[in-house]
Amino acid sequence: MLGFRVRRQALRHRRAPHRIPSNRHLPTPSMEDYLNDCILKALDAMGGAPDGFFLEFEQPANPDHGDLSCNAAMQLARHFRKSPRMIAEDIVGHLESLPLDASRISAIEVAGPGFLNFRFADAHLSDQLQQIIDAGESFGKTTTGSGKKALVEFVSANPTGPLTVGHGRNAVLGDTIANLLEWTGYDVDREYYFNDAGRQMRVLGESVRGRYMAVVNPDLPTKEIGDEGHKTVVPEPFPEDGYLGDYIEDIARELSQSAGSDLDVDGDVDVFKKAAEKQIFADIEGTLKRLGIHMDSFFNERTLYDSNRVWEIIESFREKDLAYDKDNAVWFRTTQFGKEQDTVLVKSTGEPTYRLPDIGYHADKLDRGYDLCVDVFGADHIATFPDVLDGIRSLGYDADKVDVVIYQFVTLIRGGEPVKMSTRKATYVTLDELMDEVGDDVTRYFFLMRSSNTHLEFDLDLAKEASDKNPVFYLQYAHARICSILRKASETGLDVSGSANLSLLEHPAEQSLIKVMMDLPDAMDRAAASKEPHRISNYLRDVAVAFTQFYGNCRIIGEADELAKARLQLAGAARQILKNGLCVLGIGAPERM
RNA sequence: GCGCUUGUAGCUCAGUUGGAUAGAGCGUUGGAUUCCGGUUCCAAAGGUCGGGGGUUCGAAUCCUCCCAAGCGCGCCA
Repeated sequence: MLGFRVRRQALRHRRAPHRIPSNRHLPTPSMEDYLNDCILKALDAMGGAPDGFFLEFEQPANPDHGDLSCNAAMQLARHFRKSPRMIAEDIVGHLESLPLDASRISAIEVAGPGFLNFRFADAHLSDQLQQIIDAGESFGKTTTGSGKKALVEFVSANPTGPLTVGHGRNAVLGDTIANLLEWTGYDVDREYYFNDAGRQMRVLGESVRGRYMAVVNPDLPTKEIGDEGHKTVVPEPFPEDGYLGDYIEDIARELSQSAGSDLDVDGDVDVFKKAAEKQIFADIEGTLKRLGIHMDSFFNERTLYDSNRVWEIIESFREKDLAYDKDNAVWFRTTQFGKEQDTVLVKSTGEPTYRLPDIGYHADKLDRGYDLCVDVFGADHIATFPDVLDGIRSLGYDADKVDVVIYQFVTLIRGGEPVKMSTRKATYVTLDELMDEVGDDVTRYFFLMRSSNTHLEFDLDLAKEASDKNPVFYLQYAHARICSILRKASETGLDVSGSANLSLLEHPAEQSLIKVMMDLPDAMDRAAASKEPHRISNYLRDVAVAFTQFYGNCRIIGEADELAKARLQLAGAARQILKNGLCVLGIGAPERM
């Protein structure tokens, strides 16, 4: 049954690509592959499994159930017309007569309704630990995305003001997803998409001009705008729906210093718009840099018009009868894709809505040869991005290459109460202010600790607390503590770097620590495949917990030399795991705190 | 009204893509410990997984119908 194995691989590839064993970079075949082969041999001896059947393995949540578990007997109950437990016993019988490699598997049990539970041999654990140590800072990297190019588009805030807390979640999510893709082998680019030509930007220019006029002429009359209960005094020429943030005034003041007081305030607002854009972008880039984020490219929506791309798309839609004229506008037949209404692509003014350039932009990305395009959007885009996907699909592109990550909004909590924020009233909290208050690492971590599609409650009081109630502190502290142990050990004359007899690590706390550490590559693959960075922060907490338990149970300095050296290696490996994980999250791994 | 998302312990949230007795942190209660780095460890209590029905060996997870919350439903982006 040689073809069986091949078919299984193909099936797994199609149905669950993220479950492909990720540790192919390791020299020996993974435990899963090994057991897979063995069980298939056993099943062949029992008469063979049905077509299309493939084995599934999982790590039991309960350690009493062993290290790896297989549910084949239950799935094959109907096929063999026997009870799952009997099938399981048969498989075990055949496995024992193979026999299994005792240096890898120490025990097999049949448990519960018919699970096959495998327990790893100690030698396997020390072998794994050695591999972690050898791989060092590249442990956790996988080859899942090797040879593929990915583009992560995120932030993409139009340059109308400083980044806010909401943008922060977007920025940190996008950057970390990009990191995850890099760790899993992709060649990744980070891109920022913006539009500096629309109405928003015109209002921005007018807002700056209004402030500028007041700066150069202090006697300019003023007026009040805003909602009842939240009036703001602004210069007379200030637009009714203008931007009220203080930064507008700063830009106006700088403009008056650099360009003098004679700028033409009656003509085009372009001068003011340009000045604002330049300064705001500088501000945004500064904020991103502080978060450790570097964009590879900034994509201006305007280039899609310059290249005529958007009009070509309209023509292509017309040919397919997906676009038509009505009321002087061009409509997209979104009802064809299950929407309630058609949507406008080009307004009666001749100006496209954002949807059209968005389709063009995604087509452009795919033209650039990316195998995967990740978009990070706020929840307010939730209903609109399907139109874009339908659009590019209609143009003949593979929309499955586009993966949209939606995140829900962020609420800041201070003293147990939500902090009220409104962009319009300029009462929002900027990302810089948030980082000033709680620190850069904490900011990144808090944005990453929860699944992106649930509301995030950002507890400022907890974030500022430097105790183990604060999960970031707990992780960084574990790392710093290991560094301290390593320093101290080398002071007392222990050989920190040399090799050690790792088979001395027999304590349960040592073994469970090794088992958790072995999971890093798999955790990376899962987090990358699902675009869920919070899996890594949860994983790291498990590592830190396992380390703390080891630390509480096993002494290092003061033990017999050989054991001390082995434990030092283990501690050093745990430090490396924490460091690699924190690196993916973009958070510092301090050696001292 | 329609669409998407969410609903799990007192609170904030995980839950390995359908697995075994549903987990963690905080909070509460009780106990041990004071050591390589600020303490840490152990235990207890706490749950109709929003509710009903269905699918199967097996459901927090998939399907369906209700209930509730958030977001969106513009020739704004």
